[in-house]
Amino acid sequence: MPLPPQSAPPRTNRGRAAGPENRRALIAAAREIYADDGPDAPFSAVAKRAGVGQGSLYRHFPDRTALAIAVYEENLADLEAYARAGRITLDDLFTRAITQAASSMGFIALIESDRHDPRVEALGARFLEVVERLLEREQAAGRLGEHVEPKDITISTGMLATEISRTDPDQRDAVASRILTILHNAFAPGAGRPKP
Amino acid sequence: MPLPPQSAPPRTNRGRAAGPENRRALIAAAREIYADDGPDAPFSAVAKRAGVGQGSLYRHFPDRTALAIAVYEENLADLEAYARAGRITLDDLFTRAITQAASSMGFIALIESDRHDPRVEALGARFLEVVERLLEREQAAGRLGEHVEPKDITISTGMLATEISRTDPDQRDAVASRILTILHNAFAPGAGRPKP
Amino acid sequence: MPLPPQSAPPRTNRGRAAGPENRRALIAAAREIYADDGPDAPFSAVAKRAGVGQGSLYRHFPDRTALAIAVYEENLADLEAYARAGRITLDDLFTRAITQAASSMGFIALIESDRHDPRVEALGARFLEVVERLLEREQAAGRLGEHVEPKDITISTGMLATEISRTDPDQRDAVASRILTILHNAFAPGAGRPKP
Amino acid sequence: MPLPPQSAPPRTNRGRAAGPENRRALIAAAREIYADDGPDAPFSAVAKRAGVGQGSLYRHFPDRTALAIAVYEENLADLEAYARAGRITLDDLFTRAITQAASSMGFIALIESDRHDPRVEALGARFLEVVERLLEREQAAGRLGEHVEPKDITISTGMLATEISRTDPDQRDAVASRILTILHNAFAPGAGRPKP
DNA sequence: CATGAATGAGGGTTCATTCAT
DNA sequence: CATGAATGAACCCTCATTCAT
Repeated sequence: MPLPPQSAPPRTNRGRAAGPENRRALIAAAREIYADDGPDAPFSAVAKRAGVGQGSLYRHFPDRTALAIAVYEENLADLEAYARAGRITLDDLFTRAITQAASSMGFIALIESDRHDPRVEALGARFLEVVERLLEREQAAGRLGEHVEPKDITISTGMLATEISRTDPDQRDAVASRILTILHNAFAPGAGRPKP
Repeated sequence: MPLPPQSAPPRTNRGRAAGPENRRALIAAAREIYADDGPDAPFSAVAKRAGVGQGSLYRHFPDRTALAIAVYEENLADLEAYARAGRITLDDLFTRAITQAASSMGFIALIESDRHDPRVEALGARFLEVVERLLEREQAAGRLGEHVEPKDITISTGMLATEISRTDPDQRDAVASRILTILHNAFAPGAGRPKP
Repeated sequence: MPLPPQSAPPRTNRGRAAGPENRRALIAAAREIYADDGPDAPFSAVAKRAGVGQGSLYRHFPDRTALAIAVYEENLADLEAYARAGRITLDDLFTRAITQAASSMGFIALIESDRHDPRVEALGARFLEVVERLLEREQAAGRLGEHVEPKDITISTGMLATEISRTDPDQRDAVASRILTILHNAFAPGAGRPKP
Repeated sequence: MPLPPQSAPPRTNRGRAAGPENRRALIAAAREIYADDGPDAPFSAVAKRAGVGQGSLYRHFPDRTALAIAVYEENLADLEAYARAGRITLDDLFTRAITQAASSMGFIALIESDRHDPRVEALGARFLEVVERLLEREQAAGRLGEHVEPKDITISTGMLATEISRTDPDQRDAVASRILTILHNAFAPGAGRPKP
């Protein structure tokens, strides 16, 4: 058993209490990293940005998907709270997709590559739930066409977020408004056509 | 274990004439690789699949973008020829986006990250040209709403291709048909609404 | 994803009395770990298997060698007790080496890399003591050749344990029996030859 | 596609001709490394010792087993040549195991952990072949007992090499001579006993 | 002009060890 | 005295890029 080399004393150990703090810092760092560098940024960059050791990153999030899920879960919880609190509209949903595109909806891409992960499926189901309720209410009120189905909304939201997150920041507003118009037109009452 | 070859002569060096042949082989290999393994596949895998040395890959395509451009250029030339040959419809365009999503439209994503590259801009301009003519003709014939602008089409095409290329193969048809319906409804004559 | 526990209280702190209990649990865990995963298993796995904190592992056993020594010490104490209790034969010794090969004699390898550690030397001396008495008695009874020396036995025991611990479980019996035959033949009365 | 950082120009590229040379250097380095640091030395240490890039190490030997096999293969080829050239005795075999224990027979351990690898099995078969011929000849000449089987020899050789490679260099001669005596006695004509 | 081996930096992951609670 | 999270160095491996032949 060769003695392990012990070069430098470890840096500060903030102790056990740093756990939850680190977890939050990692999620926040992930938002920044993925917004700045995209979903292919090095996983270790998240630890560096959070000011946390590599090991702690892996303790909290054993793989990329776990971290992506944690970030998206926060977005989703926020969305659910908002939906419970009042009348959420399709525009609310899309607006969130746009503003959060930069920071976290880009994670959709990551998540979609792990589509069969049960944790991912659970998040998908929760999002679908929100969409279904929204759709029922808006259709009942005549603000959305009867031809619209939940899957239309979830796919559109994903496409919207993806397109925005890949668009130059100084063109995001213009592109967002264009896509919103397209979707409004497609989902408006009376816009339904027989599928091809 | 058989003795390792001490100094096998270099494989066939097909000489100067192999240049264009290699170029074509590399582009074809790129289509396969990106269809099979996605846009993050190792660049060097293209050379291997093409049966060509690494050096030749770099000689022909100094970076990933150069190769992506070459692939997309072929798609575009084909589209232009088709457009010149007859009445190209919006559905023709979308159908191509769908069928080529797997092999090459995923390159859109790659290309969009190099949006300011002049070669990329030139391709974008050529694509826009095709779309503008298509739009004029179809609007004149009353098959597309007057509210539709070329940028709507180019963005939609990109979103469609992206979404399809990231969708599970066995759900591609269903998703494609759903997106097509959305876009039809959005672009149909009379679907126009004031922008938000 | 359920909300992560923000600050779960530390698990039961069983207080001062848990010291000896933890020590025993760690030694038992070490046997299991090394039997299941081999001597290169992570040191920290022992703590986990014992259901004990990392800190306690290091408090009781500051390094791998300390733990290996503790495990082997138990084996040895058991052997000494057995030897005191009655007529221990060479086959008893070998049988123990075989059955304990899996769980602890593999530690011989670990210990041998720290051969100059005084604790290791002390264990070696105790083992040698047992062997010497055994040898005297068996030679006096004519069951072992006069040419056999204690070192022959200690080396053979180590080789036997090592070979068994590295053999596929389903071939251990066959290999063990073969090695036992070799050693019997070598140590039998009358088997002595001049050394080369 | 973020541009890859290009910090420093790569060191000398000795070109394609360095291939076979590197392969030999790696095998030689492996002998040294495993003799000095044991079979658990970092794989990358071999590349460093050989003065070769990590990538070249992996090109030539995709995993540890491949390298171990290459080293052992050289030993084995040498042994086969020696056996073909004249009368190889059991002592020749054991002497080789002892002198090569330090540099490469320790690989037996590594190889035995991959026992089901077909490349490993092929080497085992070749070694067995040498042993079988040796045994036939020596038994016919009355220099080895009829009770000895090839498996006895292969196991003994492995145990001998392992024990020597783990013994302190300044005690190797003594231990080797002791083990040789044991094996001589066990394999001598007339040493056979019924198995237990 | 093609070839394909060499190179080494970079990212992923593990794990020995420390230390606040 | 126990706990278990934090830490970061080390190792593994891949792959973009270069360059002698």
